[in-house]
Amino acid sequence: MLCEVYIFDAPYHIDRPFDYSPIPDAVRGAVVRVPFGRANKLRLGVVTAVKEGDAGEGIKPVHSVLTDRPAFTEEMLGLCLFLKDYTLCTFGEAARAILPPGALTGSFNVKYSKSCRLKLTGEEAAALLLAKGRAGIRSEGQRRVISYLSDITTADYNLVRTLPGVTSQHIAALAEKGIIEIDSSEQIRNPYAEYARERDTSPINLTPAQTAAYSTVEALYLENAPRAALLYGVTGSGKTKVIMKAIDRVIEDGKSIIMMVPEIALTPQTVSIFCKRYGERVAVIHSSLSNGERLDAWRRIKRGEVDLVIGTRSAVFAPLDNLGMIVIDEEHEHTYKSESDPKYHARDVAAYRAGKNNALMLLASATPSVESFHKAETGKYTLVPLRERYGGFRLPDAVIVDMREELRLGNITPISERLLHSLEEVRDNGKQAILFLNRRGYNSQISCKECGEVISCPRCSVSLTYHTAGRGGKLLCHLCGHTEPTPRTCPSCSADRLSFLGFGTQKVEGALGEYLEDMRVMRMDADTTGGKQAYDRMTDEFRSGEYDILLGTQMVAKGHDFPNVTLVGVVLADTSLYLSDFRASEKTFSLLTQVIGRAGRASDNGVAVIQTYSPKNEIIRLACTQNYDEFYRGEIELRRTLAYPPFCDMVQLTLTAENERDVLVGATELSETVISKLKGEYSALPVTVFGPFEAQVYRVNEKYRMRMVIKCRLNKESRRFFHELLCIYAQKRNVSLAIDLNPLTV
DNA sequence: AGCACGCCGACT
DNA sequence: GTCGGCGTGCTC
Repeated sequence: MLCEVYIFDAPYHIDRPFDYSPIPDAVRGAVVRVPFGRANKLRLGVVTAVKEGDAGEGIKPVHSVLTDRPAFTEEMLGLCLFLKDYTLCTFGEAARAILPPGALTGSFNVKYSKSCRLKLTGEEAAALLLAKGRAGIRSEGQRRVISYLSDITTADYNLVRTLPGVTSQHIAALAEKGIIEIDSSEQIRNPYAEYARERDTSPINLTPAQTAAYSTVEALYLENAPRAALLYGVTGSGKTKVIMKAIDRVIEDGKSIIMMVPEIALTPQTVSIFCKRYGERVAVIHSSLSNGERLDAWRRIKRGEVDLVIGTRSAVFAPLDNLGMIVIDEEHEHTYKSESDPKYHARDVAAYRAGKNNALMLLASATPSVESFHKAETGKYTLVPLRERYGGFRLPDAVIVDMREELRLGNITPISERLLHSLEEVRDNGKQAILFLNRRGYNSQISCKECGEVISCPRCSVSLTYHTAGRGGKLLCHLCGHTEPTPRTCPSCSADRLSFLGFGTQKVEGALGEYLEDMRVMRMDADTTGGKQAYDRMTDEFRSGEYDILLGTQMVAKGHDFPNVTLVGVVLADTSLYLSDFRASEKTFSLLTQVIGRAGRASDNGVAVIQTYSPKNEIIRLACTQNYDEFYRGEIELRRTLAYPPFCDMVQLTLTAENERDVLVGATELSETVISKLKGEYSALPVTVFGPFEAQVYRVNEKYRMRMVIKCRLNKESRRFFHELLCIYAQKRNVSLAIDLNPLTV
């Protein structure tokens, strides 16, 4: 018999199963150590098959089976191989994506989340004094543990163990003497447990339209076969209620659910509603969990203590048994595509898992991605439309303001007369306003009027943004975070003629303070929200009326109910309109639609003021009336004519090097390789090749990047072509090649 | 990726 | 005469 073993840290070109002679327990899915390479260095891997065969020449035996960590289940193995195949990553990269961090390489035993506790009984207090008073009785390491714990009483085992000069022996010795107690019961940290105490299981009352949508979803679910539905629910149609009803139904059936949201921090209300409804059988997974918390959540799921997993992209891998449904809320959001290897789209992984589990994949959005809507149109997904707004919800009246005209009239501020007037109305009526501008900082560019020099980042090829933080302000790179003081004169020609161009949220904040000094403005962007707590606090403060205007970037557009908001202002609608990306229109439309929808609430007449330099732009006009159907019609025809997704696949090749000459030479070589392969072995592949050209941002973090883009149809054959390219480049020294299949920005 | 083997310059 | 430069090639 022979074991096939995948090594976890294998480079791309050798990532294949290797044969080893088995030892007991080396079964399919077992995590093993195997000798590898000339030096027989022990490496971690997983057994993917046990097969007939003799241990011939050169076959080494498996060294050991790691029994302290869970073996890979059939579904996990399948997912790894699926990811490897479909994103062209290594087995190890796939395994790392589907497991919680540290699970493969870190310690994966119970000690991981053990907690150390110091008991403060009289006896031990005396022992403590002894420890402090008489050196030599205990080792230095033990004294460190005691002094650390004496302040805080209890601490995580791993935290204590990683103190300088402290080993697990020190901790064990103290425990043996009874000075500390090691609480060996696993501490399950569930940061959302508080919600479980305020249970809200009130029945869900659906309108007739919602009932109809729900019935379609339920019927699909009951087919108990791989199914996909697109719940296309316009703003205010109550699609969350339909989703909840569906979740109730699946749970009632004894099955489990994954519900994905774009970003937990931006949807605290959604999360709290679900936690209150389903109590302790919910696990929440998101990016700001600590590794320990993540592992705890993963274990709870694995032990079958969870029916509903709510989380961001990686939640699609949650190890639920008996999966009945996977929901992807706001399915058009770009956060569902991973930017690092494996570069998977959660939608595709969800479709794979739904297929394996005979489950329903339910996509939901008010502005579906063109790809998904096209699949619904052509019958691959079942379209579940929810077009009726309920509860008196009405769309705001939208006004488009021509900013060119404002300039002509001499208004050089970022706030038009019309918007100023609307803000004053809001103030006089005691209401609230949201202002949206997709650009942070104060000025986006500083250039010299004398020599034309634009101040740019020393590490990246983008201009620095002026921020007002600190005295005199500073210049910040939005790509790598580099900062430098603001120069008084041009660093190139020393002329005293620097001009500050383009405005961001900080500048608008300043302008508001000048013209509407009696209105309280809360600015919310990446610079003012340091983490989830700050974000929650700020939205709470705004909702409770402590501020009149919420001014911010994308994050003010998402998932919040602010009942007192009657005005939404888009300070500049053009920022994403003229990107070279073929998805620019789609992005602009969905963002504007979302923002404008924020002013559409029940009782009051909402107003949306859209400022733009392109008042005739079709996309902006359609967003004002929330006319997705017409937007889609136009966009899909454009994509068809120009042969863009969903009518083809796009593949982006990125060549990176520290040395500029290497990247340029490398790009020429890459192009030659691509072309010769396409003329030779792969001449039957229909493709269009673009490039090589410099990446949009040529230099990032002191590395140079060249790109090629290939339009093709992804299938077995074309994947094999890209696989071969990666194998060639995995062996090169000065350059590295990354391949992104269907990237979200091209 | 590692880690070997393998052929050419400045050191005891 | 050797120590060591990193170029190429392999990993069950």
